[in-house]
Amino acid sequence: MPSLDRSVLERLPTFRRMAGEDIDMLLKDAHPSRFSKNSEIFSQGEEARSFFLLISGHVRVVRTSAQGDKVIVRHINEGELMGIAIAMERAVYPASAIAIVECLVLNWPNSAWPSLKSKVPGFGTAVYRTIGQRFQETHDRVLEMASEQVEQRVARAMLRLMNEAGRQTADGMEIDFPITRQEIAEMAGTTLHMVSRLLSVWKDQGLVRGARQKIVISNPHGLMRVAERHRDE
Amino acid sequence: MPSLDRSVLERLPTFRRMAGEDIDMLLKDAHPSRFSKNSEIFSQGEEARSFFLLISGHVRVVRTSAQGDKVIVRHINEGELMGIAIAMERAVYPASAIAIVECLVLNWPNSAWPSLKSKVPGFGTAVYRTIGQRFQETHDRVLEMASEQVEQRVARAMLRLMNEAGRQTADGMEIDFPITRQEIAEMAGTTLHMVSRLLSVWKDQGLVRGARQKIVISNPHGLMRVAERHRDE
DNA sequence: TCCTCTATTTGCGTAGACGCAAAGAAATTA
DNA sequence: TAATTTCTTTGCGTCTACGCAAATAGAGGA
Repeated sequence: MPSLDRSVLERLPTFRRMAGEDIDMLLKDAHPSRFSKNSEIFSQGEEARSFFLLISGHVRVVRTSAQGDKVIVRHINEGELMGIAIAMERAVYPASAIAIVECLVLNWPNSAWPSLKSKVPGFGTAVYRTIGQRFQETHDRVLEMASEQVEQRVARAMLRLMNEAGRQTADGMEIDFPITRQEIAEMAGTTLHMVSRLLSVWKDQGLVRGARQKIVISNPHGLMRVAERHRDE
Repeated sequence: MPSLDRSVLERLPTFRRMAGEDIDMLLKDAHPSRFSKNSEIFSQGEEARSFFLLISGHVRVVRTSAQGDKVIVRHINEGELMGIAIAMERAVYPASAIAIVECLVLNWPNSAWPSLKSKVPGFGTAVYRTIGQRFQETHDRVLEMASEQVEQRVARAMLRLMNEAGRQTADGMEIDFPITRQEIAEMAGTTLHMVSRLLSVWKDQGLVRGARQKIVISNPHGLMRVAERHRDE
């Protein structure tokens, strides 16, 4: 029995074009669960048994190397899929997902995937489209890491945060969840020191405002200019 | 009319487990084409009309940024798929593919994808498995670029080349296609100078042998130790 | 065989990014 | 309220990696 209403999915862009019966079919196999702040939704290396849709909250996806180095692969926002290893025939989760704030998640057992894919064709398409977008973003990031300076990378990381989780306030675009300098560093592939220094400079230039675990981008356009500044300009 | 025999596909790991009729069905929609050395098989940003299987030769997949910086995304080897944008609902190719040597390629129009996917189920699975593997590799690379030094990254790039296109010779494992220092730099995200310097050091240590557009890894295990050496060891 | 073009090596100076360290500030707990 | 923890800022010294430049060496064409 679905304990969630159609309307929960109908609001989301991924499902907007789907027929009501199809959404019901999806919900039949899904069950909702709640994750408290800082709890782990799935874990890197763990056998993949489910895939997920984030209904509300924010999730951080983190990949850790054998040497213990970490990168934040992406943030998952309301309405986005995560843990869709099954769609790519992967047996284990390639990264860990952590609830940044209290999260409500819809959860399908992997066993439901084959039938959902064939019976709700729009769903398979949506999943593969998501994979394609993320794959492209990941390639962009490789290129970025290979060719751009720390300053540009951090600026881009901030702009990515803004686009995904920005909320308009009186002071500018505020990131909707708590995030530390260390975590921004793990998005951009640098150290918290560099992030802190850059934020100080940008604060003096009126581009951003910051506080403990908080970022507000007061001048998005100015920050974009920083991100696009090339080595020899 | 397929102008290629079943046996061409049956040799490849991707198709080994498929029924003969399924392979015939695949071949029915495919047509072979030949690409001369340095010619472009598909181009970044171009509308994706086909997907490909490399029958023989070697292909370099390159992604270029707006500023003109390049990275070599991967190399495609015999029996591997490429240009499978359609499987992820992407309208354009996210990178360019260039024949490193004379190549024989099997080519399907994108219009054949939906029916092949449903009628040859093993094919869809193989495609999605390939995507999953490459996605994981790409994430590994982000992590690598974020946390490792140039020396380690170049060592890893060389080992990747060896695993994918290594050929055992008297002197060691030789990369099967011509590759310049500049190109190795584009794999590792550094400059040709750094690559050249590192190769010189490794040559003195008996790890590699090099020549113009040629790399031989004489001591793979030694090179692995270099790749795994962490910052503070 | 000479010439040209492309690839490679190496030196040198510089700056960008990092490590280490210490101090300051904000939140949490006792 | 004080104590503790976590996060942030900033300074300073160092070294890695890069840019620039010039020399060397193959490969292929005329």
